[in-house]
Formats: sequence, structure tokens, C-alpha cells
Amino acid sequence: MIAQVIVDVATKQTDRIFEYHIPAELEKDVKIGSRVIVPFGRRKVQGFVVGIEAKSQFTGKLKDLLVTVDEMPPLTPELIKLSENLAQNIFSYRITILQAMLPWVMRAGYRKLLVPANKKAKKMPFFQGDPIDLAKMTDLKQIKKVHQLLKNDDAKIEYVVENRAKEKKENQYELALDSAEYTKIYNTLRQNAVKQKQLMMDIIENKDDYPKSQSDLIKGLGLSAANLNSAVKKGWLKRKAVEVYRNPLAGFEDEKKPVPVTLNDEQQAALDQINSAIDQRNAETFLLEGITGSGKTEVYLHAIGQALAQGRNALMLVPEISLTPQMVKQVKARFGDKVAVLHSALSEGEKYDEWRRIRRGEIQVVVGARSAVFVPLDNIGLIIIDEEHESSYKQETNPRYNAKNVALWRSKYHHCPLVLGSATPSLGSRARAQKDVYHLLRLTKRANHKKLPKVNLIDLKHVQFAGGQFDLSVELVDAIKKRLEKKEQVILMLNRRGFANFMLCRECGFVLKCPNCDVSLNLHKDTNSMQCHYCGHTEPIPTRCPNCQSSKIRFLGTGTQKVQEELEELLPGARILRMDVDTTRRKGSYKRILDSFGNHEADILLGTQMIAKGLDFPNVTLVGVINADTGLWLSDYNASEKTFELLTQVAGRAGRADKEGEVLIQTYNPEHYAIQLAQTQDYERFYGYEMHMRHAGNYPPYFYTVLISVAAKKEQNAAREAFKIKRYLLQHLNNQAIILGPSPSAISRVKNQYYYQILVKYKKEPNLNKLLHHVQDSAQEAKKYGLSIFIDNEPERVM
DNA sequence: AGCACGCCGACT
DNA sequence: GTCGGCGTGCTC
Repeated sequence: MIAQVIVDVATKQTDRIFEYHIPAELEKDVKIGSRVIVPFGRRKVQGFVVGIEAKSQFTGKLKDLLVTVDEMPPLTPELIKLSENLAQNIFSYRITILQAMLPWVMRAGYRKLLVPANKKAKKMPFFQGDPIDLAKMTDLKQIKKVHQLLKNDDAKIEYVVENRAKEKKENQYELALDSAEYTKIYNTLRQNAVKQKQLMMDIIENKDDYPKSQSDLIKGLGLSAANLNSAVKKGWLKRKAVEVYRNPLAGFEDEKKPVPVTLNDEQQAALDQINSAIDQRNAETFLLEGITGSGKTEVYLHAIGQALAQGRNALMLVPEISLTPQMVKQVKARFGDKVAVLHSALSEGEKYDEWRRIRRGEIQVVVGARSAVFVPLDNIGLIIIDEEHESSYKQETNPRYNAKNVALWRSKYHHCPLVLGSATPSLGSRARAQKDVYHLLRLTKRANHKKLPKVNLIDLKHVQFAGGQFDLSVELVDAIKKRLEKKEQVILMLNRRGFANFMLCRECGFVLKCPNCDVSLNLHKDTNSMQCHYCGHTEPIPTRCPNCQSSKIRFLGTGTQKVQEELEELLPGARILRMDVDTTRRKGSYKRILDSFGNHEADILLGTQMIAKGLDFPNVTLVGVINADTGLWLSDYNASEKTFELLTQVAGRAGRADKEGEVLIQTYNPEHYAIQLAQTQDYERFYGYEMHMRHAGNYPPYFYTVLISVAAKKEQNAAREAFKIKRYLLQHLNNQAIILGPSPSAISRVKNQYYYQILVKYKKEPNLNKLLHHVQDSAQEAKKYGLSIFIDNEPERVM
């Protein structure tokens, strides 16, 4: 038989099938989806089997496939098919897509070793008994020596493909003797052999509990590893290494059992429709538009229950940011150990273990962020995408897939419904619901009949500021004080981290910029440094202007760190927790901050937009937005949409239980429609208004978009190539298509690369895919001149 | 991507 | 002559 293999070489020329003969002894192991090692030229590489045929098309001589890596093919036939489909629609190599479907640790590592070829060479001091890793060799003399050895046939090169995926093993101890023997041994033990006696006693009393794990014995009986070693040596116990799963949900087991929730009539009506699609195996897409607090999550959980009752599995995607311990807890409490959770806070090993539990069919419910859309879950009966408007469902690096589209594909494949849920659906989804492509389900009432919080705008142009800075209005500070007096809690959002945005010299006007990027450096007080938020460059805080040596330098612009300081000054005694990328970098810190706030160990939670979603704290009665304008004037066509979404989401954090909530939004643009409509929380009106704007500007959802970016070390080169691409497209596209640019990106330089981009807007362009693939092919050539070209189908960010 | 092959200038 | 620099083309 012949295996069709996609090899792990991500280039245009190798982005196709290579065929290999399957040796007879491997025939039963090699399946579609298998991970295999194949000879490729002189090397060995990893690859994935995407097809098995009886005959080959290849006219040359086929090589033999070497081995399969895993016992069970990591990819299912469904995922292989999906990868083929995706490769045609996003501009990525098939191998890149296949790799993205698997946990990171399953990427192969490659090593090139120099091994001695004969006895004489083996004894050479050069080898010191071990093969030499040629990739690590830098010394010129040594390299010469290597050439000489190779020439004389004293050494040869061996190519090794490494599997970095490791199972975690744990020692288990089982009884090696007849149970009666242990009593005898016990009686022969010396009086002072306390630990050994303890172990014997445990064996005699609890012999049915064996085999026991090493950690049980050490923790449970207070033994040491040495005690166990000697027991093994004496032949009392047998040790073996057993594979165990790393447990990312440690700490979640003791959750109280869920309270059964009865749905209100709206929720029930929505659920009925979803359930009937599950039962009838309809690949229907629902848009569940529910105001914040309307209980979408309850609908999801009931629907998942329905899918499970039908003997099918469920996949639920949430934005990374709302994969909070709170959310995980809820799902865990409802569905117990049938649940797997996948998100970025897991270690690589934990991700691999969760993934394997899914692949082996031990899991019925998967909750995860974007990449979880590729999990090898079989028999899917329901797919849910929560907060479907979130831009994080689109991957912004290769492969640039959109999890929503992938979910749609999988829903068709499994004949199961797809539920898109949001309080503020993306315009694209809402428009599709308008046209009955999606089925619209609306939840207009808050569960438990809570009133929507009252939202007030504070016009920063006409306001008195508290303290010496221009960040916090008296009105906002007073409102916080009042809430704190009542022992209630406050959430404050400022969508900018760090202390200050930039350093400005008042003498010469100099602004301290990143040496690698076209942005100003931010002051971070906690690390005492100036940081670039794009490339991570840091340098010391200047005391004098680096340009004119003047000491009259100011640090302007406000970040969360500065607001924290101001609050501490204005509200002495208030306990403030700050939550942003800087305070949540360490593993588990996210959960720690939220747990602590939930236990009312702090009064104010101050954070960036990561606090806007999904949090549910009943004691929070005031939400403050310190500056609503941060995203408003970005050149993105969807800046208004993003601002409206964010404000609506964060407003929803107030008054979730029986206390009435209040929201205060500080802004310099109180007359802007996105902010006005966020005040009334009127999504439908915003939708109507924004659709007009998009129509007038020829933007999505009225037009499709493709973004082509060109990057180069030299600005002229990037620009020149971009214009070349534009000319090419102009020649071949309908005159209906609109081509914007090329223009420098909003941040024209990042990590010492200049970026130029072209945006193509079109309604119908059957040739475009072909044209863009051609552009991508020429990118290979452009690469020689240090140019890179990125093509993004339906980008989320156009700047 | 790697790796070999082949062509050309430089040098023990 | 031979070593090594880089351009070109191939990998089942």
C-alpha cells in the first residue's frame, strides 16, 4: 500500500503530497491521520498521512515509510479533511494547519548527529564516547575536523527525529508476596525500624488498596522514597511506572454540587429550538443574542446536557479571557470529569494530557479557547461559541484561521447545531441572522428580573478632577467612596497598562521611542523600567532628556499602575487589586486575584479589558470606565463596534445579584454614537446605525475583505513590493473591487520591520483566490530580498 | 527548510 | 590542484 504524506517542511515547493510505500509490517499501523517518520532527501522528517491508496501516481521509485510515531493516529479523518478545506481558504501551508491542530509538544524536534563509524573512531577523544550534535557546533577548527572525519569514513551523519511529547509517569507499588508473608516479615523487624513497621502494618491492614502510588505512600504514611526503595530491594513490593494524566483542574474538585436552575420562558424557548436541532441532527446556526445577565450560560449548559443525553458530545469555545476559574467551575460542577479544559494557562504537558483524554474518547465536553476548535472530539452533537463577537477567535498569525468558520464546517460535518452567543453580536453574524442564514434567538430579560444597571456618562471636558492628575473625576471618586462605605465592591477599567504612556521632554519636545518599533516606550513602576509593548524592549527610566540633557522631563498618559497610585492616595485604606498582563503573567495568578476579590479581600478591582468579560461578582455594584475613548479613534473600520462592545460588556459586570448596579463612563466624546448607545445598552439600535456606516463606507459585512501586508527591513523595499502587488491585482480584478493602499501600517515599524498594507474590498471575485495564491508564490521569491508577505482573509484588525 | 551540486575565484 | 563561497534545484 501507498501512504500519501504531508511532510513537515513548511514551504511552497513542498506544500503537496509525497507518496511512500508502506512496508508490510507497518500496514496495520499506518492509518489516515497517523504521524509518521519518512526519509526526505538525505534527511528524515515527520509527516502526516492524509491518504492511503493501492497505487501510486509517482513515476520514480518510492521510498519506504520508516515508522509510525503514535499508537493511535493523532488526527481523525475529519481533521484531515478539514485541513484540506482550510488550506484552500486561508493562505497557509497544509502542514502548518495540521500542526496547529495538535498540542505544541507533538511538533517534532530535529537533530543532526555525528557518530563514529568504526572502532578506531569510537575511541577518539573527539567523541568522548557520545555522538556530537552538529547544530551546536560553532568552533571553526572543530568543523574542519568533522569534515575530515566524514571524508575518511571515520564518522557518519545521522538524522534523528525527536518526539517531544512525553507521558507523565508515576511509580506504583504492588504487593510482591503472599499476604500472609507480610505478617511474618512484620514480626522479624527490629523494634526501632519504625517506618518499615508502619509500611508492613499498612500492607496488612489495607492490602486491597494496593497497588498504591508513590505519592499516596509518601504523603499518606509519611514514608520517604528511601523507605520504598529498600522495600523494593528486599522484595516486599514491586515497583512499576504507570502513565498518569497531569491534572490541570487540581483545586476544582471540591466544588459544591450545582443548584438546578429553572429557565425563564425566553431561555426555555431558545433552548427548545436548539434542542430540537440537536435531536434532529440539523446543522443549523443559531445566533443567541442576549443582554448581559440574561442567562446565556444556563442555556448553553442545558443544551450541552441535551447533547449528552442523546449520546453525543459537546464542544464549547470561549474567549481566552473569559476562561476564568468562575466559568470552568460552573461547567465542571455540572458535568464533572467528563469535561476537558484547554487554555493557555495550562502547561504544555497538561495540554497534551487533556488532548489525549479527548482523543481516547474519555471526554464528552470540551471547553476551550480558539485552538480548541480543532480537538479530536468525535460524535459532536453541539458546538457553542460564547462571546462570538470577540476578535480573539481569529488567529492573527499563521495559520490565520477563524475559529467561527472552522466551527461552522465541523457543525456541517457532524450534522449538529452551532450556537453563537453574545450580548453584542458581531455585525457580520447579526446581518446573517437578518437574512435568515442564521437563526436568531433573543433573550431580552435579565434572569431573576434584575434591572439593567443605570449608566451615566461623565464628560471629561467639563469636569472637576480629583487629586492632582487628570484621570479621575470628583464624581467618580465620590461614587466609589459611597460604595465602599456600604461595604460593596467596585470594578474599574482602564484599557492601558503600565504607569505612563510616554516620556516627553518639555524643553525640546523629545519623546522616548523604542529603538525597534515606531511607538513610544511606556513607564512601568513595578519593574522600574521603560518598556515597549510590542517587542518587549526595556531600558532604564531616564532622569534627563536623552536628547538635550534637560531635567524637565514629564511622564504623560495614564496606565493602570498610575491609577492605582492615585486611588491609594484619594481613598486611603481602600484595598485595590490590579489585574493586567503584568500581574497575571505567572501561572495561577489569574485565579488568585479573582478568588481574592470574590472573597472580598479587596474593595476595588482595577484592570484592563481582561476584566470586562464573564466576571460575576454579586457584591459589585459600581463599574467605572476611566477612559472610554482609548479605542475609539483607531483607524480600524470596526473601532466603533469594538468600543460599543467593550463598554456594554464591562457595564454588565455591575449589579448581577440583588443589589442595584451603577455604571459611570468617563469620556471626552460623550456625543459619539458608540458611547451614547452604550449608555442605553441598546444593541439593536447600534446595529442599525453601524450598518449604515458600513454601507456608506463599503465595509464588511457589505464587502468581503482581504489584507495583504508586506514587511521589510528597509521601508522603500516594503513600499515598492506593495505597489507591485497592487498593480498586479488592479490588472486582474473586476473594477467593482476596491483596493485601498498601499499605506504604512498604523504602527509603521515593529521589531525593526517596516509594514505596508493593501486592503482589498470586494463583493464577488471568483478569481481572487487564485490571484492571491500567485502573490503568495511570488512571496517565496521576494523572501530572498528580505521581504515577507502576509495574506489575511477577512482580517479582524486592519490598521 | 535543508541539502547537494556545480560553478567560480583564492590559496596551501 | 583543492577549498569554500553562493546560486539553483530537488525532496515521494
